[in-house]
Amino acid sequence: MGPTKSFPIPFNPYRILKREQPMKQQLAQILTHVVQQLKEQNLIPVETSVRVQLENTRDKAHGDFATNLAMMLTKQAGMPPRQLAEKIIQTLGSQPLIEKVEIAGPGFINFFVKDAAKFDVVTSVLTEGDAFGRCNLGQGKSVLVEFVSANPTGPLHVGHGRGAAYGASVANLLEAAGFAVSREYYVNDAGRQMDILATSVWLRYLQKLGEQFVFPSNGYRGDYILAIAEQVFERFAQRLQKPAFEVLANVFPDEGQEGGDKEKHIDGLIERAKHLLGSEYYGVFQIAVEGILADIREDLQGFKVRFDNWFSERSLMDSGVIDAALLKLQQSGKVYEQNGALWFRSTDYGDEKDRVVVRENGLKTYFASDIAYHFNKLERGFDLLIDIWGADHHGYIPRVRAAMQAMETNPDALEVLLVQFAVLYRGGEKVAMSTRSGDFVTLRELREEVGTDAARFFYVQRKSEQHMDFDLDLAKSQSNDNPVYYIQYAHARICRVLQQAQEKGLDFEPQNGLANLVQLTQVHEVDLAVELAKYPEVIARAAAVYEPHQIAYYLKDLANAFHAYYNASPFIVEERNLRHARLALISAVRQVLRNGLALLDVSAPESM
RNA sequence: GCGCCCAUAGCACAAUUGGAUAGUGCAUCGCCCUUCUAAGGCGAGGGUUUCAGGUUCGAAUCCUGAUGGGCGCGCCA
Repeated sequence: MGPTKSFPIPFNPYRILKREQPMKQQLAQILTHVVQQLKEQNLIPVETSVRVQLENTRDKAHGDFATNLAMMLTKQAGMPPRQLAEKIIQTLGSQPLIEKVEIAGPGFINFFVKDAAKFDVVTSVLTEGDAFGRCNLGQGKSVLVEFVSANPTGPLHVGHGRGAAYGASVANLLEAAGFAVSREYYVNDAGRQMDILATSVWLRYLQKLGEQFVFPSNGYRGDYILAIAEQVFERFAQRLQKPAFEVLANVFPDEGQEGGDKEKHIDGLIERAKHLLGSEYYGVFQIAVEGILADIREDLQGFKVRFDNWFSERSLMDSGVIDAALLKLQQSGKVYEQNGALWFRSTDYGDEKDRVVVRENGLKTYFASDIAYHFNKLERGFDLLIDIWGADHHGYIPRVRAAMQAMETNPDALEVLLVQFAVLYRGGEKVAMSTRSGDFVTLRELREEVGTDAARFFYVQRKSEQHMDFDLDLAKSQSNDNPVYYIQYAHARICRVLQQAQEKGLDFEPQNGLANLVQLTQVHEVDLAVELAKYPEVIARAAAVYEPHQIAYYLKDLANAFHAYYNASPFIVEERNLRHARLALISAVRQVLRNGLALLDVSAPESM
């Protein structure tokens, strides 16, 4: 058993920076000032340090905002919370935007904001437009978000889909929160898996040309391999054809045969391919990698997931970055030789065991590439590195972190976010998935059947580290069970209303609407304004903890508030000022729906 | 065996990161279209937050243990 693991506290900008909606921010500042005054009044010790917590209430009976300040300071003040709350309220005095203040429960202080003040947000939304909700949490810090990074050995499947949807939304969120974001896909275009791919393609090419042999059980056997084999033929015609007996000469028997082994069999075939094809082998290899990458790119584009950079593992090797990184580890004295292999002493940093970086046969391990890759990321000057991995790779975190520590970089700069696999259900049955057996649902199939909007939304509805059941039938159904339509419908309805007003010859001027917000007095109208005001805060919080699902939930709430309003009162009314005010309000709702959906890369249709 | 993650209504999931009476959608039951899109709205029922302790003004949330599930423990990638 190794020593107790101690990981650095994850980077959490939320603790450092916080941007609140204006009114709430003001109130929080005032409360901070109140704490100072309490010190001056000797009610609490001067050295008391406290972070003022002001939260949106869940229950309207508790007003609009509430603080637990009195309860937090009860010890330092040596006074019961409710009594201290009274002192706080006295110190606070009267405030222009506040209707009333109450002490409730164990000592909460509840603030009731004047309704008129709540509609200020409509003006903010309409003037800021697409920028409404953005903040400067990140202060322009550069972040590299690496995600998907599936091996280019076949099409993406629905497991990758979740990582893609999550990563893309996290990147969007961080961008909205003021980070300078780069989106990157790490391409594992080196190593044995790629050789298996290239060899599989060549073997299919040979079969196409009439060579007779049994396809290796460990080869890649999807239809996409046939398509790539076709490309190889277009490029090389029959020049790469070799007789089957020559291809199989001295190759270890495959699984299923007497004393066979599928791993040894495929390795033997790879060796034959390299031997028989010579330098042409890399031509096949290249076509295979590019063919699959092109497919993946196209697939992700259709899924509205974009990348700024596709980083090649081979480029690391070619540019000598791996050697440089290993040298750096050696210099820090954390590398030793044993049994002919080179080991990294990751146990010094809390890993369970030391890890091989160069094998006995001289080949560098995947881990060596990964060390070099992270080294390279830091060298490119990013302030924060975010890796989004499948949860099955969690055991990998300690060693990567260890490598970063050994290279004397700041290990806090790395944030690994794990995405659990989605378990698919079809017809109430769990869908068995295995890349090997070829029995998997591809992302492309999902997109075509469900649609990109629904799929993207579905994926980010759940917390990423939460196991998730993905009901294909439900996602496929174009019914109201599908929550994405609920939100999109709200947006389309608003567009339709504004269009109708125009068709009826009833004018709408946003400026006039903003000047007449006092006309809005209905409960539904106040509710909507309050909901709108939450949006910037939701973004800041969701970005700080990398949780796009909060956006999804927020949008459902906003859409719900709108639909309720819609059913309760007409917007296109004769009375001019009221009409303008109402249309301004729903225009603001439309804007926020659009902004929020954009963060998830879900479309905001004008009609449905 | 060791390590990491998870457990909330019949089902799928939230819960402002330690706050007040634990919410939302399906599903079930009852209402609302001669109206700007019913892909909508309103209402009802449904809970010992897996269990047992602990920490404190206060726990679904933090700590310990148990139970149940997922994943990981290669000179594979």
